[in-house]
Amino acid sequence: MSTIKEIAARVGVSVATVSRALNNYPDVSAKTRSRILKVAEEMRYYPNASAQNLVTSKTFTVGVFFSPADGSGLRHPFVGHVLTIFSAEIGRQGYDILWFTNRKTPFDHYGIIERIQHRSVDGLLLIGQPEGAWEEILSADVPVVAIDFVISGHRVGSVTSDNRRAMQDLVLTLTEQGYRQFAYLHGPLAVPPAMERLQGFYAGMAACQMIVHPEWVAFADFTMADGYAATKAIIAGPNRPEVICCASDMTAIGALKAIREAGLLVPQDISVVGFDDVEAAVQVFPNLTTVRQPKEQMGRLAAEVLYSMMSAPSRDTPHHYVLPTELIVRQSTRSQSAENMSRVGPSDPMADSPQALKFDTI
Amino acid sequence: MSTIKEIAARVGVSVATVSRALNNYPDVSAKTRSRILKVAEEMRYYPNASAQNLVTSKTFTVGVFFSPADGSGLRHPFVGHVLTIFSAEIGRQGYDILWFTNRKTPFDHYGIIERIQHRSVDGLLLIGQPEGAWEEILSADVPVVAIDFVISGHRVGSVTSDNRRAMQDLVLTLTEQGYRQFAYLHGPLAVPPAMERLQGFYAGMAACQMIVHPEWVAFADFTMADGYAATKAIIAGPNRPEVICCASDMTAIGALKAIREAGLLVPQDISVVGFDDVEAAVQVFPNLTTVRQPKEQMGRLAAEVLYSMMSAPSRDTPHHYVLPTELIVRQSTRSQSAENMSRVGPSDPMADSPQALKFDTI
DNA sequence: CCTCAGGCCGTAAACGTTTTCGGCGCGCTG
DNA sequence: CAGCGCGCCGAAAACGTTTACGGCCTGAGG
Repeated sequence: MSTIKEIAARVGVSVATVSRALNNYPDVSAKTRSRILKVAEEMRYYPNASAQNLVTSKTFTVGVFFSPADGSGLRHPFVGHVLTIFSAEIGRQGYDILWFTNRKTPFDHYGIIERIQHRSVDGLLLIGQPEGAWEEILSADVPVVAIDFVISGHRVGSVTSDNRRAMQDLVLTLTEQGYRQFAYLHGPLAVPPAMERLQGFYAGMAACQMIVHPEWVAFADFTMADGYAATKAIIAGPNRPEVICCASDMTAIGALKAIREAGLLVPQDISVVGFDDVEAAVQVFPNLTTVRQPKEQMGRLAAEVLYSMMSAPSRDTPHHYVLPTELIVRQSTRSQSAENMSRVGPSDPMADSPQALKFDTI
Repeated sequence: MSTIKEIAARVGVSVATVSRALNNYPDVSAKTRSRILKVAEEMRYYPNASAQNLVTSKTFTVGVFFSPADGSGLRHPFVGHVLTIFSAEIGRQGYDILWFTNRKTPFDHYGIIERIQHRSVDGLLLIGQPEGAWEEILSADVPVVAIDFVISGHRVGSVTSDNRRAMQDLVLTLTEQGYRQFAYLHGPLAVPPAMERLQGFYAGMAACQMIVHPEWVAFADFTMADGYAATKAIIAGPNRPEVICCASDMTAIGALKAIREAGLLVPQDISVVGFDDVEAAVQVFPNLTTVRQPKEQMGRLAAEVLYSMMSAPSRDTPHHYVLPTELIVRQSTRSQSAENMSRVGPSDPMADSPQALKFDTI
């Protein structure tokens, strides 16, 4: 409410001096500085961010978009978790976060880059976005950090899990444990991690020289309801997979329900493994075997690389982190021993299925 | 990047005319307007929000704070859900959302109202905040809407569930069904809905002339882990409640796990009821009986009242909605029939417990 | 032909800062 | 005593808009 001008008038100095005092410039005497600070304090002065931005072209604001989709947006626990970490980390550098609401209505004539420029954010966070067309964002010429997928360009960093590798290793491990019949529930393929995990799945299957049954790889949004529906369809078929791998813990939790309702047991009849290791993974029954993403680390690193780009605007050394994951085996998967795997033999009941996919066909 | 001045120079008019054309003012001829619009288009012009804000003192931004606590912040599904709705609704009015990061560090010397004024948001959304001291926010003199708790003041609206009533009705209903031994897991009492629900619980117990066993009312943050720990402690005791009422579905899901691990069955041995009706309620086993909050409606209404306050700044008729809830009975609670309630008799094993609470002692 | 209304547009102030440039006055050195 | 440096501060421009005010010009009515 009160301005720098009012302070100046009251102290009897010029606005320039007030500004200098407030910003800890050296060339103002100790006594006038203290007088100014006292008056500013008692007038409850706070600078106007818009005015500051206008002249310094710095907003101390980083923008973020969310997908409106339930499975990929704010409502997914993974997103909420790393976002919380990111917020705390970037907050301690003095930044706030501008959440660009999605405009579905023809209210505004602005596109996405226009809105970025309009608000003149100092940086941009990309997370959980299936919207595609993110390349156009690079034309906005603002530092960008992407979580969970990598885009390259000028002043663009990223931090992701090694999704492909994680999934590939998972099927190797599972194969070693005797699993042969795999189902896979992938997420929306427009979102990069979903695609990478699917590719990892195919790669793993190929490496083990195993056959992918196309009717067992199905789409399920990163959502419990979708996971439920998809596995319900799968286990209604003539044959059943031994394990259902899911691209998200949410999907896996839905799968658990479908299996349970069918009167089957996890992991005795069907195993389930998820992805992310969300908080709920240890709460459901049976506890989810899952591949853990380092969520805290991802949030922290993202804040770090974005901050470094924002504070050193000209330097062009973006960082790209791809972090290792960790397989957390819990109860939804059978243990190492193979004695109760007797049903699985070398004779694959669907081995000659003509639709069988190899990895390179994808 | 390009400014109004450049457009003016290129078209050969003054900046005032450009501004008028861009803002659809009537007093500019059709031909100059179309010329201006065309040039603006091809120069990829977008106005600078800071400059606009400086002169109009309107930012088209609503601020929101989140609790850093896991149970009450962004990571709670309830918060994420209504926030998503709110965002979409307020977004269609042209607003974006400024997420004030919490500064735990001594980085900035600004308090909370200072930061609000600094950013000069047009409105404020309060949700899931246990931070107390929200009264001071009213001194910021900005329209405020609170979700899930009611604060009163000038230009302050609110939308909440009828928490007290909901919980009271719940124990009445449960009592009618034969339940006698109640446990209650309240949330952090600093957050209003937790307190209201607790009061409703006591009121219901009092109305039914039932005894509250103090060792069965325990604190649990709105989190699964806390619900697990709290019920684990409760069922380890010498006696066991028949039903555990939880102030949140998260807590209830944790309770489910603790009961399961103790080798007990839900609802045969112990019933569980939650609050919120989050997405996971129908995914866990057994499906949660819970009292549903009208999340979509809450998000929509909050956006509505905030928008009306922001667009009619002077009018002083804040709206306070308190919405009815709905009891959704599913599997975690026994059905109407009382034949299997034989264990519950008029003789209360703890009836003479000296620590027994009445409602008015709280 | 004169006047007046009204459509269209330009000038300039204003919003609240930051920052450059320069100036005053003091003390020190030669 | 002259000159110089330096600490401290003010004047003013600049950032990109909006908007009040006033002026010109055209056309219509008397």
